[in-house]
Amino acid sequence: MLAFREQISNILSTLTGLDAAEAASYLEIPPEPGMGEYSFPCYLLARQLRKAPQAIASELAAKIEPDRYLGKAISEGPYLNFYVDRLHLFKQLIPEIVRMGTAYGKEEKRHDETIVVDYSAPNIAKPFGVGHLRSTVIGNALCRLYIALGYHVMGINHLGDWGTQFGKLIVAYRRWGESSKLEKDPVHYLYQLYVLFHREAEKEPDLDEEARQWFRKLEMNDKEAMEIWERFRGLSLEEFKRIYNFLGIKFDSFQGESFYNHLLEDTINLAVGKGLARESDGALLADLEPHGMPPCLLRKKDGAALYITRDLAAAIYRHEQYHFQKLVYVVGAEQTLHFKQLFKIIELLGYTWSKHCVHVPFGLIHFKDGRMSTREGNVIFLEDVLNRAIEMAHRIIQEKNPDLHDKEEAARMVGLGAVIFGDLINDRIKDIEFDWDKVLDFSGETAPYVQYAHARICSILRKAGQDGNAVAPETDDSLLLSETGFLSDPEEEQLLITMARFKEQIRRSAADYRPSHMARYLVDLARDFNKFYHNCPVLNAPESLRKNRFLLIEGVRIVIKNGLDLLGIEAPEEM
RNA sequence: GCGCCCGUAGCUCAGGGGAUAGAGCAACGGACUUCUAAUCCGUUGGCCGUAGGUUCGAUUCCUACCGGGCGUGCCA
Repeated sequence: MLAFREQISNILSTLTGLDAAEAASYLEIPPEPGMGEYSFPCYLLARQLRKAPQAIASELAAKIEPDRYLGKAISEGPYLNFYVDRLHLFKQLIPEIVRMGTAYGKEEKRHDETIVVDYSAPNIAKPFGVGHLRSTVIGNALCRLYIALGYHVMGINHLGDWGTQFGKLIVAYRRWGESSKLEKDPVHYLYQLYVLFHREAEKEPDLDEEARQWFRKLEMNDKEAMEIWERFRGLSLEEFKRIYNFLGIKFDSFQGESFYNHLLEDTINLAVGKGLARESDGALLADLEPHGMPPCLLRKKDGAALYITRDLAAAIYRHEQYHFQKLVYVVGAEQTLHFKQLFKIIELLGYTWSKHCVHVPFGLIHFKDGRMSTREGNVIFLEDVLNRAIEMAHRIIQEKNPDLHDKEEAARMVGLGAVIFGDLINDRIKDIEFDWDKVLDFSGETAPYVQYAHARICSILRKAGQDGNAVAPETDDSLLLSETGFLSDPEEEQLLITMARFKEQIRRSAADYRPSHMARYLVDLARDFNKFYHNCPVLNAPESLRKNRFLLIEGVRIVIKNGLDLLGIEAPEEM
């Protein structure tokens, strides 16, 4: 379909004198299925040609010769609508999909350009709450999309493994901690200590000062402080890795905030050397007011570096290491100003690659009655959400498909898929209200809906393989030659057209940093399949139709599977 | 106060400056002796926050206002 789009652009270019790329940018997808696959609005040329758009449309239509790929181009009012030749599309697309299989959608040639994606970044020693899900799944999806587009990707987990919270934890642990409890369930236990600390600090304000001192000791490489910190970090990281593993997410690097400690001094000196920083009240600050932003602190008056200093050091380090084409930060929208400041400072330091840095923001997850707060102990653990979703999936399978041999495996894929998909389907910038009923609802625009379509296709293909009269598509190359009775129903046509838009959706999702496009697309494709399923029998179809329908749904199966894979979701063959 | 983001059906949300603004959920009615009913079909449901502006054309872009969220020098 991308080739079709290109062909149309070229035709329009020769006919109108527009640049092909410009013509392509004007192409749109008509609102209704029966109106062609691409549309060119002729208003654009009306002024220049001093003619009514309707007239332009019909004149252009008359000049266009249909060919193998382009079925027809006809004017409909002020629009020039292009219809792809169904048979040609089918013959060209389906073999490609079936041949490529799981690789379909991936760019065949890879390029050397690297994209660094900074995502997830949970705070060590704090629980992995649902709030951390967003960065994790959006970042993971972006990584997968970039890989599909042929980029070399570095997924970095910029762990929150340094900062004043460790001072607090050390104080809490030294006062109230028990080693055995820590070993048993480190993340939950550290979380309890963290909440306890804040509760006690309300009554005893000296605790905060004590925490600051312990953090200072940590910064001075104090032996005891370092030992406790390393223990907390190691134990927590182990837990986090277990969760990532469960989610099927792999990082290329776990270099967190602490990794940049040795670079902070140089980074600050660099800023000072460039005249970017000045002293103020004992602290060091970068004055960004000339650039329309509030100033930002690079160093506290006690000498400790701040978040932005660390991010600055990290960005420079990453550029030296990876020579990235793009550096993407998948971080909450509340940090928009931080990244605007960071990128401006990078630019002011003279690094032209500052324009390759992108902040991909997303909205907050909150409760009906307020925001989640680790300090107040007001969080929902991601693992609890995942487990409950999986339990729910298991219960439904038990009820609907009691004979399924591996219910656990299917329930795992469906439950995880539902949670991930639920986060990805809407525009990331919007806040999400956490609602158990919604998380556990597996009908409508959800992963189970898409997965169900996939399982149904697998079921048909499985039965086809068992039945001597039916032929599974991958076993017979001559099938394509069957052209009689080809795509007799509108549901088949629609399914083919939607399937053909897959690659376009990959590009759009990556270009907009919005995996939601892909998620929506998969719902559309699953919906088209379900309509087809209800109207067009496959196994019991007339001989002339059956083979093409096998091929059609095999294509859909692969596209759904690969599409879900781009979102980090698995597709069970039975559910 | 200032800055950024959001505002579309009862609820949750799609909507690539263009054709009659669409889904899901909920409600109601229908379809399982037929490839898995986690499905499908139908009905009900809209001053696209308000007022201006740009444009041949604005839910979409701009401005102001209203409402909500977030941020705004020693957390991250």
